[in-house]
Amino acid sequence: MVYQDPAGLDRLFHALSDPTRRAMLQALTDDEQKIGDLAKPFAMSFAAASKHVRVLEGAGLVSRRIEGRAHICRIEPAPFAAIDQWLSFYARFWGGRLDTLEALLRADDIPQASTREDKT
Amino acid sequence: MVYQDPAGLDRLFHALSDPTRRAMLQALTDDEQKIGDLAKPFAMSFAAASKHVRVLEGAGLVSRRIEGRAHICRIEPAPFAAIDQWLSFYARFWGGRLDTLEALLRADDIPQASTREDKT
DNA sequence: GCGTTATTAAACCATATGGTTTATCAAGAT
DNA sequence: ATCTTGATAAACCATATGGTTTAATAACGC
Repeated sequence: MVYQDPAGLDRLFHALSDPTRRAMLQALTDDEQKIGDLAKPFAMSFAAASKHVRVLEGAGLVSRRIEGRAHICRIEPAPFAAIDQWLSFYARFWGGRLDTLEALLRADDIPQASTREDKT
Repeated sequence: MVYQDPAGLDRLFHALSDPTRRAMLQALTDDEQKIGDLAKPFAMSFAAASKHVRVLEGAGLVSRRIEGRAHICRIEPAPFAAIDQWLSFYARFWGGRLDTLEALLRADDIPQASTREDKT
């Protein structure tokens, strides 16, 4: 249950660890974008930006559709769900909204109630 | 208020992009651990594992308290909240936390495709 | 003190990463 | 056909990353 491919998470978190790529993602929340449009805001070569897009694609965060000479990118929702799922495991530590229900969910798996309580 | 240091997210996501470090984090959900204990499960030198801990520390995911000659590590909740906050921006269009939770809740009964996407 | 245990520091190495520049290729426009 | 546009590919470079090994440091047991 709730299995997550480790290499997938590697690629996913790595893709998100770069500010250029996160900014591109954010730009894509507005609408689909040509790679050229994605590249424009950044002070780097087109080729460099294109490589960033490829990393996002490799992580599943972005899909590409070719229309004539333009490559049109779209944000893909699934990886966000994967992150959320990963995060939910830790929800009990920081009091995320899932906290209560998550505790319910894993009630069977937990051998004994944790006495840990983080406040920091 | 909802501002997130970009460099912080860089370090955070980068720290999470390594399977060894994620495994260490998970080990820390059980209880605090000495660095030596954190290192043991991995087929790498103690020094290498120690460096991984330092990366986790640098990302704020782990704090360290020195007790005699042992360095005792503890998971820190704040960065998880930061990720959740980052994620929440995208929840707007991919369905968000509650959908994921519902899918999890139904996972036992309904074998339908949930928010899963892994198996790449 | 002396040896052992827990950890960091330093030097080093191979590979990955993020960037560049210079081709190269395909598709529109004229 | 030719020129321009949108994008990739390839070669290259500097630095970062993840790992090693060998000191070095500090605390505990004897």
